[in-house]
Amino acid sequence: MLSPRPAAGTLAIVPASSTARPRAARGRRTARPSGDDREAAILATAERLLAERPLSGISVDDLARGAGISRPTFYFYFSSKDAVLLTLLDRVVAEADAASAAAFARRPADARQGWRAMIDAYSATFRSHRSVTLAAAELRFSNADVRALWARVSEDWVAACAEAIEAERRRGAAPPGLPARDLAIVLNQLNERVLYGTFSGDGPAVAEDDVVDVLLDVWLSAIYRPAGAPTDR
Amino acid sequence: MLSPRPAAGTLAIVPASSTARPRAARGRRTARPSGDDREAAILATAERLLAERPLSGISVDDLARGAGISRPTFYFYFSSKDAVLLTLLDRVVAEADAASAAAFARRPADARQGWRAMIDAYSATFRSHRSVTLAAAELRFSNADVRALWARVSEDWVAACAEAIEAERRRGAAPPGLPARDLAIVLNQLNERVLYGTFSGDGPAVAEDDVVDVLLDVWLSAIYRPAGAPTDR
DNA sequence: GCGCGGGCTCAACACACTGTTGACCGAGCC
DNA sequence: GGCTCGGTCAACAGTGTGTTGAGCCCGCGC
Repeated sequence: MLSPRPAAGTLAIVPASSTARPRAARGRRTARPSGDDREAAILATAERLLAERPLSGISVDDLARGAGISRPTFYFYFSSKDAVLLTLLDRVVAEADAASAAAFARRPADARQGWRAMIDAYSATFRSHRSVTLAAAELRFSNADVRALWARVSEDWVAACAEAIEAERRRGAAPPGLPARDLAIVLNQLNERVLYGTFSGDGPAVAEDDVVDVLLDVWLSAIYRPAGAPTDR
Repeated sequence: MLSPRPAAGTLAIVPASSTARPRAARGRRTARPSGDDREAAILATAERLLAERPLSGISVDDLARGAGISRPTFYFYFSSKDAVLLTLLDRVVAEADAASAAAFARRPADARQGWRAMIDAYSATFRSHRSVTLAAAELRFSNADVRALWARVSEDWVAACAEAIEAERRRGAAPPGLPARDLAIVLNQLNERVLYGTFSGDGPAVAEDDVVDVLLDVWLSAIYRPAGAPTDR
């Protein structure tokens, strides 16, 4: 589900993504294990360090030393510090993608339960990779690859939500209202910001135990709000 | 209601804010005008450059040259690049604060018009200082002062909104539901993220002309949603 | 068993940027 | 006239990034 290199499935981005990897087609499979091990060691080091300080406080040297190699050697495996995070993020995103799709797919009798399952899956995944999530949120501003990856998955989620909203409207369960896509966009952005706030804990934030309930409440009222309530357009 | 700094003027934070300015009490008022002029020149240069590239792409040297001074001289006026942005942000925030407070204060007959005016004021202010807004969003992650400033104003806005929601509930216009504070938090975060998306334009985003309508719709349905709609708690 | 090629490694370098030091200039004040 | 003090900058020290070039080591063909 989330092994990173099948070059297919949810995450075909990685190869194309990072700004010109040095070793385009490396083909490293020469019985010497150290190559993959070191790559994995770098990734593991990154995740470990990220848990204790923000990405900006971690240098390439830290990553290299943590993985037991020198700085130039690091550059053999990754084109930059950012590329490491991109790989990590890619895995998390693929996991969230799979989890929320699964929750979405097995729509229960009550469609509203489906929304809950989806929000829950999404939230649980990012919570369980909190450090990567927070670092990615930070890096989004300065790194075009991260931005692009995030834009792509957001687009997928928005499209799926818009679709689901329209289905609910067609079957008469939800009233007409805002364009489904606009609604889907803002609800997704809502989740993004609220979960970020809860996980990072700075500024006013919703408690971790309540966050799914609160989000769900807003989603449901935005989607199913009876036509009686004025839109004020 | 939500003016944050009774301590004179709109922007009394600046002195206290930045991490230990070198010139604690400068008292520069010696008939030589250049001092203030230069400070203003730095600020103006920053805003100009920010319009064309992100903060991370601007060096202290760029700022100094733009203001016609050398790099060390820059440090006489500001303790760092970040401090410049903090000053800029502080002004924008004070403006947003004043505008939304004003909109809130002159509550019209229809309370819902009050919400619209508030969202509109908030949105218009940040739109008219787009570059500062976007830079601040970026810097929030790496700079504790910016984070603190933002947390403070968010707290004010959240408190004011929670207050208003409770007032609506008391007078029977809005049904009971989520804790007012939680609702206020997520609605504020919603605005923050959605406006950011619209102004920055990356990822799926709501069109600039529609954004206030869309936000308002979500706010109103979350606040006024008739009790009939299930909360699912 | 030997050399040869390529995956892999690192010391050393070139560069960009940050923040600081110390000397200096000129204007007003006594 | 000397003295202080706001203001200014050349030069330095430090920390980070990404690159280069020489070289190691291991498997493989001969």
